[in-house]
Amino acid sequence: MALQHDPRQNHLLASLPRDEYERLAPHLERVELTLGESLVESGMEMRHVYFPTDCIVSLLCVMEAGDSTEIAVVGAEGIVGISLFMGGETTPSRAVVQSAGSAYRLKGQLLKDEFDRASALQFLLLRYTQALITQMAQTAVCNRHHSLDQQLCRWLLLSLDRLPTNELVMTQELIANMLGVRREGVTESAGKLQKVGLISYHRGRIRVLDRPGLEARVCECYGVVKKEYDRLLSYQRPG
Amino acid sequence: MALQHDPRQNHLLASLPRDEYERLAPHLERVELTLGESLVESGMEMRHVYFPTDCIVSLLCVMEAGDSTEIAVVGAEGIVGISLFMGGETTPSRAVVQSAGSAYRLKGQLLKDEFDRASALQFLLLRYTQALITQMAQTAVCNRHHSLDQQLCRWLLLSLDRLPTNELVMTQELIANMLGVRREGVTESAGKLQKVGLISYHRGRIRVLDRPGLEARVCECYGVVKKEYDRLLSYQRPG
DNA sequence: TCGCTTCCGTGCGTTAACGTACACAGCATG
DNA sequence: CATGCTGTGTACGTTAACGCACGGAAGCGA
Repeated sequence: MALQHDPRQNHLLASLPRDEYERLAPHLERVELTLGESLVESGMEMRHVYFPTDCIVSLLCVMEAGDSTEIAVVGAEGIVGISLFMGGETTPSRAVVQSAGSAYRLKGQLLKDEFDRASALQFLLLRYTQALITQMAQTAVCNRHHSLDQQLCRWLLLSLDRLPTNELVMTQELIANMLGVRREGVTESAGKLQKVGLISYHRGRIRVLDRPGLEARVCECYGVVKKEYDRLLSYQRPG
Repeated sequence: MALQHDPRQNHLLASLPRDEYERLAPHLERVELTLGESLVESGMEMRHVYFPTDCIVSLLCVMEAGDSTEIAVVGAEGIVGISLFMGGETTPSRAVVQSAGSAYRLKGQLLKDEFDRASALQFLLLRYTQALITQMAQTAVCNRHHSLDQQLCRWLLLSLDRLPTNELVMTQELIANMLGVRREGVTESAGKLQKVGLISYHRGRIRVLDRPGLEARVCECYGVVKKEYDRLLSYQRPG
């Protein structure tokens, strides 16, 4: 690989026309994000937006009592901090690094300026937000109607789509936090998947062995979300 | 009342500066919406956006099997059809009239043109969308963590906030569809609320008798959403 | 008045997920 | 090697919601 680290590993940045990208590029600052790190706290103003390149960030809704639910997941296809350009400045949800890796961040004001030029960036970010909305809606309906088994499959596949490898570093405890269920429930569901040979895991490392097998088990929610992302963000991996 | 029907009963339209409003006003077409009518079908392109004035519209996510869940509710504070200006044209969800009344509709292209002027309308619509996102996120977490009793309270209050009266025309069957639960479950929960004198209902008419009582029972989700709407859409009722 | 439909009440067995408790294994540290 | 922590397995009673079935009451039209 010629360029080990390139902001354009993020699909939104990669989709920008050259001139727009070059206006932003000097201000993009590479950051290493570690597992569990929080990028956005509920209700806190944020200084930056983040363009993930090879990490995954979960958007969590946290209740007073402490229990939480993941409402969406963001990888290289997206951006963390949409409320900056949507106009609210803050959100009542958290953004937590679910898989360590790097991202490029940009000062909020710079993003806003570019956004307000009615630029290609604006077009991209709005479409991305629309895709994100679909993911959130589907998460809501999935929470309601589908079994933990299916939700775990959905979660694994959504994560896998955002990773270069087939291995995720993630304890069952953390997965339970994401899905908003008990740790024991995850143990049981993951145990089933392991038993039939779809995954294997060991102390916080999950390897997906049979992706088609997962896809056969997952509920329709995964497909709906994926289809909508593909439709809205027709991203072509750079040659 | 001098003007029985005025587009500015919709808060977004009312918040526009005069010149912008007057550009749109000639193209606003008043429509009467009836209970159960569908404004947007999953995946279908829409010609218009709708600005409710005294009706309520539910955004539903419908599964293949037919079961559904409401992911957000829109009244005079909002607009139906955000995907038109967000850029996707379609959404995988439905928009169904939950309480009959009137709305003003506008051809999609006209809205888009105005939106793309980087106008006050754009600013308002984006902030509104941000509020809507919060509602969806909170719905997802509520689906996960809270009892049907609490969810029913939340639903009643969200609906009530969008109605001029304290009476809603809505069968338990329909409420169950919205919440994505069994009809019998709603019967039971509503029965409890009736027993303690918070509501009374009879064949598809629900009267809220004790609003503070509902607020005392509801989960935090209602408050989070309401607060965020107030923050993002600081609307002043016209004198 | 009869018949039909809509809407609501209720009961009962089933199930998925919950809360709790505890046991054990891997791994690091002293 | 003893200790302790983290991650996982398992078991058991509890509960909220489910699916199904039926009954009854209110309202509407013929």
